[in-house]
Amino acid sequence: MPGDTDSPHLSTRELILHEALQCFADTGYEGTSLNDIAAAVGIRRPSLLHHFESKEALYGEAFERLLSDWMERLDFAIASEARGWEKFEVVLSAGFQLFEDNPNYVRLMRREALDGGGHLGIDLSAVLRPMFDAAAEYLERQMADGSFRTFDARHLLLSAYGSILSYFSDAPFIDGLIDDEALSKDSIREHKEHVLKFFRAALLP
Amino acid sequence: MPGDTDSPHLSTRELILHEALQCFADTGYEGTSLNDIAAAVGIRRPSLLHHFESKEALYGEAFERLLSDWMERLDFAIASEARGWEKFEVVLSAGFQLFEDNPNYVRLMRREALDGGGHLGIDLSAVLRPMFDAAAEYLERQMADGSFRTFDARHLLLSAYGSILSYFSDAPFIDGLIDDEALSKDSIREHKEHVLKFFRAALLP
DNA sequence: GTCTATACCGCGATAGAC
DNA sequence: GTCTATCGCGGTATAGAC
Repeated sequence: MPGDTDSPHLSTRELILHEALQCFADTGYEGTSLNDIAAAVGIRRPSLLHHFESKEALYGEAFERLLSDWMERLDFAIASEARGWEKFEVVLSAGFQLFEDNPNYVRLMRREALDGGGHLGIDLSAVLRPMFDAAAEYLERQMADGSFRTFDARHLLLSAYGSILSYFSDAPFIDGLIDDEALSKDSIREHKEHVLKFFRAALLP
Repeated sequence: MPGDTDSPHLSTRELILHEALQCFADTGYEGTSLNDIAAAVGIRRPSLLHHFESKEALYGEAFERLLSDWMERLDFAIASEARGWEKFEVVLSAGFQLFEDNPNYVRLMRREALDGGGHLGIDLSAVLRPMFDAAAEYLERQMADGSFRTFDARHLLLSAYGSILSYFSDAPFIDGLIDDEALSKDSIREHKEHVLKFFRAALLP
């Protein structure tokens, strides 16, 4: 009798993945014990290991899910028919929406970047590099034809990456700096509008 | 016979603090064992615990040192006699210099922000808030008198915080995105010049 | 101040009953 | 598929010799 007190008919495996993402994002790989995850699901540690071979395997699968969600949504935004500044806006907005919907993704990603990819079998940079290159080339085209002011496209992307991800990943810290909850709908909208306005002012001649 | 194979005459206590900063930055609080730190110093774990009451106490002291270094250097930059854009440049440059000199600081700070201050007795946001407020008010004055374009000063500061810190904290990940080592002198200079140029383009009318 | 030895706990993982 | 019981390891911390 699986304890389905939760949303209608998610498999135990699915529940485990969901809680694992939460725990790993909250306290990191080393800071999370299989007991924590099992308790959140409502089962015991050995039952959890019936569904996943090891802690590392569970972490890997949770991260894979994050990555595929991520790339799917960014691919969709990148395929948008918008052009010039509007396209930039569409992609940034998609990023904000993705992170607003899944703040845990951001924190997990950040921890992985900090740890240097040690827990993962895959090379995160290598997976994301094609999108990074495509974005840089897009920016460089806009700069070359005079639609955007000229900057170092790759460092510009790294700045945008930092501005957006930090806001979500460091939310508990930022809560104490502004007089509002960083992850409230209003605060997120404010930060998004600021970033868009700021990039627009810098990029558009 | 204290094993002073290292720089001339640092006390064992000092050596421990130094290595602790390195380890905590590399692998986080949970990911670091007292054995790791003791081994790096060249002593055994019980000897380490002779100098510090507990792991938490050691972490707290390492972090306190980070904070005081940090605030001392930023205070100095903030006291600069430069005005307007030049002052902004001086403060940002001081930040870059501080992080270039101590990349471990950034990673420790990031981890602490991610973990929500759990391991620390102090409230990090509360400590930094006065400087944050002062910076925001400075920006607002520049905007009010027309020296800077108008933006949300607090979100602007959060963006700058993210752009700069992320570059250092996620260096291993960024290494894989650009064709250079992120923490090389040249790459850091490039990123700094980009950030300054970008902020200048957005802020100056 | 540093060491060896040890107490004690929580971890990931496995075996086997139900 | 879930459980109890258990193993082996590594963690923090302490006691006591040198």
